[in-house]
Amino acid sequence: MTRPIAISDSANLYVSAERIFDPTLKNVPVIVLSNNDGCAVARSDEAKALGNKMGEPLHLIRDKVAAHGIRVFSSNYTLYGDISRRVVEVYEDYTPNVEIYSIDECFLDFTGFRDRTAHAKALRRDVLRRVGVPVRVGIAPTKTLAKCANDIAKKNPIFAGVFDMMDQTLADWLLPLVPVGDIWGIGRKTEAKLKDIGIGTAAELRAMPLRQAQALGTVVLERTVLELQGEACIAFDEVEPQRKCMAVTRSSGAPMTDFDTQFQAITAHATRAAEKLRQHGVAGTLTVFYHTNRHRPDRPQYAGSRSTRLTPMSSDTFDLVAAAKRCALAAWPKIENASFGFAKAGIMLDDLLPIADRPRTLFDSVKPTSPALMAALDDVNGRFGKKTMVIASEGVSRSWQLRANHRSPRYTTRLADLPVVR
DNA sequence: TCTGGGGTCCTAGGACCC
DNA sequence: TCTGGGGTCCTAGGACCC
Repeated sequence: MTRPIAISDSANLYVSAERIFDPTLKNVPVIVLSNNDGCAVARSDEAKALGNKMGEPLHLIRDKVAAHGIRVFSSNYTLYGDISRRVVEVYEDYTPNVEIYSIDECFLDFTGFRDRTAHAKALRRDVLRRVGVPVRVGIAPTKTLAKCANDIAKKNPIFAGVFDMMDQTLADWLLPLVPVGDIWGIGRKTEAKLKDIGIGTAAELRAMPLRQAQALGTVVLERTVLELQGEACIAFDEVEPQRKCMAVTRSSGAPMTDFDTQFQAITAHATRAAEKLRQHGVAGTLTVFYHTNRHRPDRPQYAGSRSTRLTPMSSDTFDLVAAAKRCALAAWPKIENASFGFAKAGIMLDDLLPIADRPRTLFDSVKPTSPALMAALDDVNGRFGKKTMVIASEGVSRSWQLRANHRSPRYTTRLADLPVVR
């Protein structure tokens, strides 16, 4: 028996979140930028209609922004994360099983609802009323088909944001109209390979022999074919699986040329990584990397990267920063008289485990004060604001800090950012 | 000249996703 | 001048073992 799976996604979430608190943004073109104000990562429908592309660098569209009065925002992840959490809360009132897939998408178990479309429409209305974000819902027997249904709901206003494709004849009718590259799991490379052998639509991919699919695109493509046929291969995961790795990486606002500045950024990234890590467990491997601006091949290029084991496994900020320093020093260029402008640096953590599962070493040297110290650190920074207390090697100049020239207030998470009504 | 067979584990890199 | 960040899964190939 096939279970109906719904996927609900928030329309242009970052833009929708900005619009909740600023009504002047309604019906006008809005784009939200990536970190460092680099590229457009979210666009309102009006901005899409003006031809603004996902990932387009801001500096290439300045004229268009000025000509059309496009409203531009730096990304405000604190706000978007909080809005996303509120949307999920509404979903949880509409089904007992919610799988959070990304910041703007959730799979919802729709098993047992008699009128799925009516249920989804009620959910839509409720999210809009309680949070203020428009969502679209696709329903089908597998996740891949649900993503297709969601896409159909998104592109055809006639369906009013909800499309139920549980009915096989509906799928037979619509899949010939879906370009193969629009299918979840088919990226640019696979799309090209499929087109080479004459497969251009979802219906044609659905009819592909399994062995051929496996040969052309590994078991991943084989699963996609089965999913299109209505056989669920990608499980519904209500419980969040244990994280395997984690990264904190940033471009810098200005090129970093000396080790101290570079290490200030790395200290900040390692500190943030440790904070995040403490929500998930401990890490076994830490990697530091940094590289010059790859968009400027005319300048000297250098990319350095080093990894180290964390023994014992740890989530202690001091352990991570110390390990990061060893790696950062080891990766530093040993070239005489060369000067590099580093544009990006990052920390990656691998081999994550829940704290209870960490292997104990014979001479387990976990500092007995560490958990209390880290709890105090998190508490201070939670109560008095991020970076109230930092490690000294993070420095105070912050010349490497990223640009965010168009940031909106953290309306829902910072009292000080609430608009004052006079 | 002749030089086994089969298994596991790890890692780097590719592809994809949002 | 100015080009994001953070994940997962799979495979091939090398190292190593018996």
